[in-house]
Amino acid sequence: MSESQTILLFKCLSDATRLQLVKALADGPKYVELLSELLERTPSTISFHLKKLEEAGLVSMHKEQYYAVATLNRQILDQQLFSLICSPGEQLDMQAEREQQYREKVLQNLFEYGKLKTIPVQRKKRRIVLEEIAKRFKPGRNYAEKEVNLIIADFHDDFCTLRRELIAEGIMARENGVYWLKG
Amino acid sequence: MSESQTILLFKCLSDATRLQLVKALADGPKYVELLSELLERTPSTISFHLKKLEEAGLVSMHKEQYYAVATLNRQILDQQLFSLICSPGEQLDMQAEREQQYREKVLQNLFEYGKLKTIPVQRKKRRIVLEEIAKRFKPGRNYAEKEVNLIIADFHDDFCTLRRELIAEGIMARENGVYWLKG
DNA sequence: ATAATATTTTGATAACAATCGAAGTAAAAT
DNA sequence: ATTTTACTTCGATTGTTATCAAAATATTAT
Repeated sequence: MSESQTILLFKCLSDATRLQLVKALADGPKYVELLSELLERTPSTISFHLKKLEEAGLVSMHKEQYYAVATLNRQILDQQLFSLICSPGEQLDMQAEREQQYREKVLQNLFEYGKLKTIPVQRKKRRIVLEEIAKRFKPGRNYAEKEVNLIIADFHDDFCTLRRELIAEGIMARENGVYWLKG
Repeated sequence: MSESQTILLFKCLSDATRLQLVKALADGPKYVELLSELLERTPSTISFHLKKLEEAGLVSMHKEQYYAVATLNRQILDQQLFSLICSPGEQLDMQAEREQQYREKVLQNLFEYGKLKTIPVQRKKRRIVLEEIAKRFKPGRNYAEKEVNLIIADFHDDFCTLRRELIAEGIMARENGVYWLKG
């Protein structure tokens, strides 16, 4: 179901009068004037709302003698709500993609000519930066502190802060002055 | 669930931005600024919508460092939509009561001093009138046409039309000039 | 303590929606 | 053919909502 359709459906159900209409029609098909009496609204108002419900596919109208008879499409209502509950994460790929775009945007803003302009305070951004820096280290290999400093200094003068943060964030680990990539 | 709660829930889901928020949060908790970037809305707008979602019980907020982190309450969403689908006709008594009120209103309008002012053209109203008249006949008893006319004439001069309509509507039956109440 | 950052609140604006009454349309009864 | 009846469309009104920018608050960093 498309997003606009979903919104249409919920819009229909988010109005007191239309909800009353749905309830009244759950009991059986009814024509406009009767609904008008039951809900204490003018026929024009009822007509207005029935049109909306019809657009959302919740009721269908047909003529019978004089009357414009409205019938509730119960199966469609159930089906649509149900599909919403049971919908798998169709959107997750899109989501991941946008997350990736966001990371790249952050990196573009913070790096210039391969140098880190400032160390971001915002944790999420800092994390992204640190993960970027971590790419310079090979998994499984050990590094002396001097090596680590040298690599990090490529990005920013304050290699001490960055080195500390790499540990704090759990991206790297240290023991007896030896560093390695974690994970 | 009360009607106002239902409407609150649907109102929340009937806005594009809030629907996007729900989708984004389905992937995992997120904080305001990140959502702001993902949905391309200002933080204040995001904050505004998150508050509404929280009021409807769809998300819960908590503080984490700077951040106001929003978490989707999936079980509540599912549960509420599900209860709507599976709701039995709790409203049916109310409905029946209002239908009764409507009948009485119609009868009050059409009868005066026990006489029927006019025979309504509107089928539903005519039906109501005919059922009222039918109360004068005892179930199981047979009536000659003259008896029938006499009883009906109490209500209106045009007993022919009314008698014919009683048959046409299936309220009474006739065979060989003998009438009786059906049903 | 001061500055930086994240969030919320407020005020303004513009778009939208519900309602009614009146005018218009269509179908059926007379 | 005319009238009655049911319904729809239109115009106006009123209330609601989404949005942003700016100001106010709160939390963390320096």
